[in-house]
Amino acid sequence: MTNWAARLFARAIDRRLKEFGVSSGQMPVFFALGDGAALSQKALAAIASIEQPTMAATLSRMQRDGLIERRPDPRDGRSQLVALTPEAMEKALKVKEAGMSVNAVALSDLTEAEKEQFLELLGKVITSLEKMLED
Amino acid sequence: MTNWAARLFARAIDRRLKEFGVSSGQMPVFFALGDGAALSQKALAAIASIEQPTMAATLSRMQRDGLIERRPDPRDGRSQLVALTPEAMEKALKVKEAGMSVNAVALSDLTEAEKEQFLELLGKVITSLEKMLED
DNA sequence: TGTATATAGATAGCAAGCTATGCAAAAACG
DNA sequence: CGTTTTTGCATAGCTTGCTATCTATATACA
Repeated sequence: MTNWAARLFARAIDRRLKEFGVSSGQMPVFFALGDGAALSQKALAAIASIEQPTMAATLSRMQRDGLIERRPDPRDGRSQLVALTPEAMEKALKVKEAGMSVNAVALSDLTEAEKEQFLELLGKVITSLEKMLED
Repeated sequence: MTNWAARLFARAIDRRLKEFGVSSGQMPVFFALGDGAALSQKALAAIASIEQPTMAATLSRMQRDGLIERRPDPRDGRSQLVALTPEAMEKALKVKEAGMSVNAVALSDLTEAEKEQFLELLGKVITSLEKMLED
């Protein structure tokens, strides 16, 4: 069921973002860099809770589409700092709005108390699964 | 968060099923055909709530791995009936156990009442998202 | 200081999703 | 009965996720 819900979220978001040339997997990057920050690939992967190669592929596509720039990190020859391009910065607000509005619709049939509890229970489920997987 | 939870579920299941040569995306097929039934690709896709081409690809991999057989439907020249092979039937119990045990761990930090409510709220979220997407 | 270890990214290869589209068989209908 | 529409599946092409492994740079330590 979580898989089903996640796919529905992604589809709903992708529909709204398609006109801006943005897709659901890029959302965490927009959220992390939307204030103009420049972060390493590793930091972005950690924020998005995905593996490094997955973030690398997402960033490649975003670079291909002119959404991000990679600059060498002056303090570490292995690392690069990733930042949104000006064009992407302009889209950042739309991306955030899309995320919030899909969230709102998804939770629209829940009371305030239920929304809170849903997030709390989902958090507990995630914590339990993570604990099981960290061996 | 649903995406995160879904990925953790899949990883946990994949780990347990790897030794049997089965993966998480094949679970719905095992559940649908585990009693020896033979269903069409369309029916399987509907049960799994995925699109037809996705089910087609999953069945291709399962056929490659000797888990299913496709036989022509005598009543419809376009359709094929899919059934588990005897080898897959032997694995069906293990697959069900893996699903149930990962579920149990995921929900282990919730009380009985919370488990019930979590499923109910997740169902409401799915319903709301589906309603939004059906246009 | 020099070697060993740890870390950041890149790359390969796969699974599981999706949309769009094409084809052939079945069903509906004038 | 023939034509049109519907339906089941196949295929192409893409994104997003994973694991495993490689390279090159930093860091630690003998």
